[in-house]
Amino acid sequence: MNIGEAARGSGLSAKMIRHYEAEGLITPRRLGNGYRDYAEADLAVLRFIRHARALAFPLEDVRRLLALWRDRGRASADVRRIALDHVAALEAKAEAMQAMAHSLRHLAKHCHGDARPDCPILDELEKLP
Amino acid sequence: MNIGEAARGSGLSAKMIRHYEAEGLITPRRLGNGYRDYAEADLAVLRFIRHARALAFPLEDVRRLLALWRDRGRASADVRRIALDHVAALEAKAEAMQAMAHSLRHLAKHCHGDARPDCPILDELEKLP
DNA sequence: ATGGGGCTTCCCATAATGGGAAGGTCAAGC
DNA sequence: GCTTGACCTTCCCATTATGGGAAGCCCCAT
Repeated sequence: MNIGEAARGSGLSAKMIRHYEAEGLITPRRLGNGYRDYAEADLAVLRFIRHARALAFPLEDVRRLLALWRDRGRASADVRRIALDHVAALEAKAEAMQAMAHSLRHLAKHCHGDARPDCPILDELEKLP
Repeated sequence: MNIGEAARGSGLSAKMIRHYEAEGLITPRRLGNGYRDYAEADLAVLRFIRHARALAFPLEDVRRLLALWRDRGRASADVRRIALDHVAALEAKAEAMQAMAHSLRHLAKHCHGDARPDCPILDELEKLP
């Protein structure tokens, strides 16, 4: 299966499949003409990567998760730790963003939002410290 | 005031101050020796940028907010729209992240997290579609 | 054999930030 | 006057994940 089929079969772009290969996440066979050749097992790896990326795991985590996935003797505790660390990172970022959103919404609520120039949003950005 | 003082006075790094200049957000005077020379008004601009960045406004938004800030004839509605669009973007991202965090937390809850290999997290990543 | 579509590699761009090198400048102390 | 250390300048590179695009090779169908 060449890279175009692998892309359609995995839901990833050919561009990203090559990138994941450059990052060492997958190493397809090469045909005599230089074309990449993907087996069904490779397709499963690509889908795994897509699912992991859909959950926003950084590639470094994906690399470790793939290693554990392939390791029949893995401890589920290792997988769990990676996942929970990632959850903590996600929640921290999400909360930071929502805090910013709340502040701004509050400021915007007190902004007339008309043709007049005075605006508490700008007042806040202008503040001293 | 040279860039080091401006950095200490604004809470930004000298590196970023130069970057904001390259992006056209601020253009300090230059001394004969090539050194940048910041006036008090420049310092206010730098602080404005820091506050806006602390609320995660992208530099493009900061550029527009700065223009409005300087424009005595601005309409507060313009400021408000920029802010509320940004709030919407922040909330969308935050919600997406929290949805991922929730999924993963749910999966992790059903993972033994011990020495055994079976793990619903990997099962999920391995799933077909 | 020719054309179209697919494949290859390589370079570039994104957004915001930092690290670091090579070299010029200034001020203090001797 | 000279050295030293702190500061300044520009330029290049790296980060993360993704995509755009060029130049050139390959394969298959007409």
